[in-house]
Amino acid sequence: MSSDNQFLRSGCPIVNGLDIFGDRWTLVIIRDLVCGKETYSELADSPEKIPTNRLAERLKMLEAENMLVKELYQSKPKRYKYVLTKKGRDILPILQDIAKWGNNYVEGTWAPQEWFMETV
Amino acid sequence: MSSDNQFLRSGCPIVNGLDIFGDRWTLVIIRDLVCGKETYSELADSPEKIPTNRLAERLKMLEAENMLVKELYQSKPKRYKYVLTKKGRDILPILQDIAKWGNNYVEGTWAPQEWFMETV
DNA sequence: TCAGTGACTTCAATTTCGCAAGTAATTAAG
DNA sequence: CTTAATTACTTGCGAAATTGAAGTCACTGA
Repeated sequence: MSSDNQFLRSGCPIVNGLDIFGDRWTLVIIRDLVCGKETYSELADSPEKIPTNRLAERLKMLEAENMLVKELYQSKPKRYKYVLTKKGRDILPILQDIAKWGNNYVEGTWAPQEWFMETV
Repeated sequence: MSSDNQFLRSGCPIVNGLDIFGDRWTLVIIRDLVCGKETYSELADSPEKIPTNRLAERLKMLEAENMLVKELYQSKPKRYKYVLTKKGRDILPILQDIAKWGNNYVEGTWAPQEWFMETV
């Protein structure tokens, strides 16, 4: 009986969340998808200017984690849009709380659009 | 007039939150402080086994960001405990939401103690 | 005097990251 | 028919960050 652990670091739900989206770019991508962006180039166009290799890599990871699905919206040439699943959309409350914290404690940060913070 | 930006990446409150605590270890440290840990060795003892150089560096950063203060609790030898400020304690809702997401979507994760999830 | 403890620091070996440039498929323009 | 543009990536490389292990320093207690 091997003591192989199904978890990377521990069974803590916080740690396991962070091991999926707790990096420099993943929540930025999800923010943009929640806000209506759909294509690769729309996502690449954020004010934060994510490097394209990082964007491609994170999108693959999010797809592998079933946080989003790729949907063909044009066949010649093949073009896909990225659509959040419920698992991905359920990140929204986390984004809202981070945005609230950021607005409270980091001076000069933008106020998100009203609909984004709704029900918080 | 230089166009020097006060922000690392953008004025987005989410991005600016992440630029403080959106790394592999910071929220794990805050989790443990919220849960009652106070000293360096208590923090180093987590199941995730944070490398000690990382722990020291993140504690210095959190102090510089006024997320916590170092309090002397013994003078020979000098020993400090780490205490969250309001700015640091206000991370709790974010931790609660991540924990909820983790429990919902990562199979086998621990259920946090009841008090931790209170009022969520 | 000497092992032990708490709180770090230092260092070498990866790993990850960001930037720039390149590629592939296809459409549009001349 | 040839060339330029567009979208969506991929490749390569140096720089920066992370890890794990070991070392340091100030005491304390036996």
